[in-house]
Amino acid sequence: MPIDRRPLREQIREELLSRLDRGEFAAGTDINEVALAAELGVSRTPLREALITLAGEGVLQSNQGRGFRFAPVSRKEFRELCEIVAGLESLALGCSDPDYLREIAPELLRLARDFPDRIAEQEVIERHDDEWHDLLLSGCRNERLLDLITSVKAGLRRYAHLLAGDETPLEREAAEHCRVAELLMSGDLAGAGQALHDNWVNGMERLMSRIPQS
Amino acid sequence: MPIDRRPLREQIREELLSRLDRGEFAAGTDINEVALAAELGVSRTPLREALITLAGEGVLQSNQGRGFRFAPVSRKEFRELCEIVAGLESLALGCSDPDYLREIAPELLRLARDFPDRIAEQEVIERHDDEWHDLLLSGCRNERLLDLITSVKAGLRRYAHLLAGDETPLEREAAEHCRVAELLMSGDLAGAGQALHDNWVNGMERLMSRIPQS
DNA sequence: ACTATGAATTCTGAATACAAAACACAGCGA
DNA sequence: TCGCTGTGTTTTGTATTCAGAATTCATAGT
Repeated sequence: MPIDRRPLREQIREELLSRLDRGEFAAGTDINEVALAAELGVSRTPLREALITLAGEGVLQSNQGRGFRFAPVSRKEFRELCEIVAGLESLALGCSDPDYLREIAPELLRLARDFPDRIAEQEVIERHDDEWHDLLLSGCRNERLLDLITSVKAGLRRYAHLLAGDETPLEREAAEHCRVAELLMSGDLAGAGQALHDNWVNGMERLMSRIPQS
Repeated sequence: MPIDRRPLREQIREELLSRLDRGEFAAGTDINEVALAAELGVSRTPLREALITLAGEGVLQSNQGRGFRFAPVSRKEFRELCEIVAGLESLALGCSDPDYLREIAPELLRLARDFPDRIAEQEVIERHDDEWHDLLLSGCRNERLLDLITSVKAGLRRYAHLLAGDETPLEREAAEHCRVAELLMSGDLAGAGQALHDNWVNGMERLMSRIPQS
């Protein structure tokens, strides 16, 4: 295997996002740069570079002289992010090759039907969901748009651990994914885009109550 | 006047973007950090922080061991960026308060009619256009979306100086703005969003030929 | 003449050092 | 008791230094 030749700041960014998924950082708390750098075993310089990147993605906030903090979560922001991703993903669907979409539709349908049950651990469910969306967007020819979606979704990661729990109506999620796949199979791209948008908005509504009032 | 208390990296970022608007940086050229830092009168640290921010916005590219370079321009990327902004701005319109939009519609119409003529210098035209779009989006309640639009538009700044010239059909631009304003005045929000989208796509098509073939 | 190799140079990536701002807290005075 | 002020500490923001990668250029070999 080729050794990792990416800049440290990127590895640090991913490590921080991965810890965020695991809920290791409480929202709203400030970051102590020296402590975190020591914990990660790197110097402050690449750490700060990673923090600046994350701030650009909205994961962190920065205040002059006061350093970085994890941006507080709020229902308002969660709604805003979901609306944005909903818009961007359906936009991406519109930028995709219809033939390719019809080609992958059966696989999308299969993945949607194989949705893990409520017993599965949260991480498995999330991975499966991400996989489905990644495959769905894999035909998008607008590369900048794909990058943008990835970046905006990073902001949603702060909400991931809040959403863990067995009450999530996975059947609804799976059914909506099936519907998107079926519409794609029938060639109704506009309808699929709308269904995808609705999937995001519905999911947001369902999860909204799990987010603490700002 | 209150003195500027923002971090250096932000001031540097804006200075670089402003120079980009003036066409002082050729696309595709790499950046010499020590030279640029000396020219700006700052050290490499905040300069690199600004460069990393700009790379996150797609203005720059970074390659391991090779530093930063201004991302090359291409018709493909220009189209991609315009498609994204078109989608985001019409999305933002949908997140706006319809009453507020109807309220500002007359001002939007006035601004559109006052569009500077072809004699005006490019900078004046651009500022006027930005002002119009800013006012249009000022009613958007999705703050994250507004930030995102600003960020994506930064990527478009690399194209600004390429688009300078007296051949630009300003009448078309002004007419399309008028149409958006009129639809807003009549309360047709969906129609206005569509017209705004078309405005971006049409503008893109018109300007596409001015961008050198990749 | 052309390619390949290797040393010298240049530049980036990362670590460290320094300066200044924010914070905490004790002492003082109204 | 409350608030202000000044000092000491902590932490960030910026500068500088160091190490290593990439590039350049000269030279040797085919």
